[in-house]
Amino acid sequence: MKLTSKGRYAVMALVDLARFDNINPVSLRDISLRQGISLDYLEQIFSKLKKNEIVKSIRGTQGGYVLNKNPNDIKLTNIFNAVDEKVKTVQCKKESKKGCNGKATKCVTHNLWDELEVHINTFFENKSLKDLLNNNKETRV
Amino acid sequence: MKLTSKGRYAVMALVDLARFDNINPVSLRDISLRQGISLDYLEQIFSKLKKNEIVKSIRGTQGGYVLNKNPNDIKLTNIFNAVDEKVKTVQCKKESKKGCNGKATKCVTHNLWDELEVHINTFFENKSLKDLLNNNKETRV
DNA sequence: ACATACCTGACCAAAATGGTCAAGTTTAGA
DNA sequence: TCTAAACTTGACCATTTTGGTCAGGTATGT
Repeated sequence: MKLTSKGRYAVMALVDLARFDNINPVSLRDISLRQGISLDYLEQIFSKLKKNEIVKSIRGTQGGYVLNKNPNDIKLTNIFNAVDEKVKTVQCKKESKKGCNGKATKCVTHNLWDELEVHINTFFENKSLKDLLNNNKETRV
Repeated sequence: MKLTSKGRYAVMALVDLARFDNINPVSLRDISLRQGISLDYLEQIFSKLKKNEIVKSIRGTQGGYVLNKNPNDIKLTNIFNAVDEKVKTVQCKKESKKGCNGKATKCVTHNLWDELEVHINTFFENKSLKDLLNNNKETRV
């Protein structure tokens, strides 16, 4: 089990954005330079963030992206969903009447993965972008 | 983020084993048939479980595997470690003095992934094989 | 008009995943 | 002692995912 860099980058970029969008839109180029993430890759990520209404885009010179919501209302869940970073544990069909593995019972570990999914998602639902902003201030090296 | 099937299979196989090893060693062939996991793949997995002293092997006819510990003492952490199913969230070097990305500060989300790792590992440390056995009895379809 | 910045989609190399295959060794039991 | 069951080891491999790059656009402020 691992976290993919798409999810990590999305969060990093949004934290960066949140810290600089008070005055002007923030260009991906700036985020790219500050965070060390490829510009082309960032564009893919922000395309998804935009579709999910987490950010707004402003085209043209001096354009860029701005947050579309209050940092307090942007939960990690939202971000991860937007970039398809899903917590995927249960492979068996949830609604299937036959249970997993085509047998008459649930596979012996079915409930476990269900629980784990809930456990992790709870963590993501309770963390907002704002939490990260505060946290970051405290922990500069 | 997703769980790989190696980790899932390991847990499924051990639950199966724990339910049948009262009398005789359990052959991988039986586990393979009951759980629908490829025999060859199971062998790879059990080789690792054995190295980590979670199971013992008994060779020869009527041989098989048995648990090497009390189900209550086999935590999910142990199983996942054994089969290299790691929770890997932080990509940045933990001890690096320079921080992440070669910059002078930790990357803005460093602490977040650290927290998440702890959160998930706590879940795994608190679940033993025995918990799964009990749980399974209750939830047959 | 032109530079800046978003936008879109095709493409790709490398690694991880989820196995298979082959060729053993060991041991219980007939 | 022979043999079949079962563990053991390691090479191999196809597919998918990951983590991007590249090549074009389009929109818009100045």
